Amino acid sequence: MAAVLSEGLAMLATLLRQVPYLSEEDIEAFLPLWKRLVTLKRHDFLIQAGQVEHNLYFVASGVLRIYYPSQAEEICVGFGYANNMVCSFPSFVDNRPSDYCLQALKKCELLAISRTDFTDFVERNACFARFWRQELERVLVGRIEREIDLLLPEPERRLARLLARSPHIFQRVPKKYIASYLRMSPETLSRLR
Amino acid sequence: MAAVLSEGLAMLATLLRQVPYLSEEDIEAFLPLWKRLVTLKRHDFLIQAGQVEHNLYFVASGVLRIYYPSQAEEICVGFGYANNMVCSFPSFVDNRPSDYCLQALKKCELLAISRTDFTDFVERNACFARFWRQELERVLVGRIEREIDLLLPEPERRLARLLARSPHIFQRVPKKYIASYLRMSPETLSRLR
DNA sequence: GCCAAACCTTGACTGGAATCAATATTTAGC
DNA sequence: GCTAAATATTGATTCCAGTCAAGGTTTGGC
Repeated sequence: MAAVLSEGLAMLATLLRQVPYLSEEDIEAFLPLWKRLVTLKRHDFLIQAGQVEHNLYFVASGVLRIYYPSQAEEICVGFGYANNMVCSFPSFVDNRPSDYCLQALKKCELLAISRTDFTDFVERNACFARFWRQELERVLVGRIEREIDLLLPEPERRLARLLARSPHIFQRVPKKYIASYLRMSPETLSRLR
Repeated sequence: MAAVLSEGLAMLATLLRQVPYLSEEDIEAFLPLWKRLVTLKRHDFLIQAGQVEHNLYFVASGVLRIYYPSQAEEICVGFGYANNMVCSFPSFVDNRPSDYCLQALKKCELLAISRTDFTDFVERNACFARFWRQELERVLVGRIEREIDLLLPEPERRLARLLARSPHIFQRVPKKYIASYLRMSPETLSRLR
């Protein structure tokens, strides 16, 4: 167990060391804040709608889906992969109940840092503030591109854009979730291939 | 002309003074960086697809639409109102040609700050770095909520969510652009009312 | 490795939004 | 305020993607 935690921390450290303006001291100060290891079995929930998201997570292994449970349907709005951070972002930022569910699609191992530990650190460390700002910019740009995908009227073009941008998804995630993510039925996605 | 510029700066200052942790000195240092006044007539472009976005804009008056010119269609992805900042964000952040057009829907007056002036200032001023980070978080949360709007299969529910969140749009923007923003035809929007 | 469950594919049918078209209304600009 | 242009509405029709249903395939878990 402790081995998994330190393995995850090593992955996170490797990622942070690629950011040129983050010093080794900063990174060493940051890593211990990731105190908790979360292990999920397939179909376990990291968070359910209605709960407040108190943590940011780093995915050490596994895949998750993020979905919006609307009436009967479940609308898939994204996925979480190894080496990425995930959380129910609006809930995490505004400290309010989540509209979203995060569910493991296979066995997952995640590191957790609490909101307070994270925001305190970012407020105090200018380099990490810059890092987080650039992460937010990167994610925001991604969301804006994604919006085009969703606005295209033809299922075919929506699929083509996803294939161009994230072909790896199709190897890792059941097609029915991808179909939902592309706002089409699984049957339509199947017929397009 | 100079009067309009200082009027715009006064609007911007009023907005910034509402952020508790921004000192008057910081604000006074920031404002002079908004050097340029841009005036647009109806249907003029602030930026066209293919151009690089070198500025961030503050809308002093008027309304703009942001759209993606895809093949024949024009897909509306957002609007810019008075007292808000706008730009072709992916282009501004990554210094690459814009995929989007920003067009005035009526006479607009905007203040402009260059990317370099803006980013230099934010890198040097920790309080403004915090402000910008929180702006990014706020905008990102908005985009995530918007994504649900787009994923809902029923035009009726998409419209209902927009009416709940931004009823003011319907007073300021031609319906045909709102229809595009809601990914439905103008006829469908008309029939829903 | 085996079994059961989950997932995917294919076909037939249906419904709802897009399109086309014509008229009415609003708005911009002189 | 007037005129032309832009926008909005309403109706008739079409067509594309959703639904339903059945069979086939893959995958997870013991």
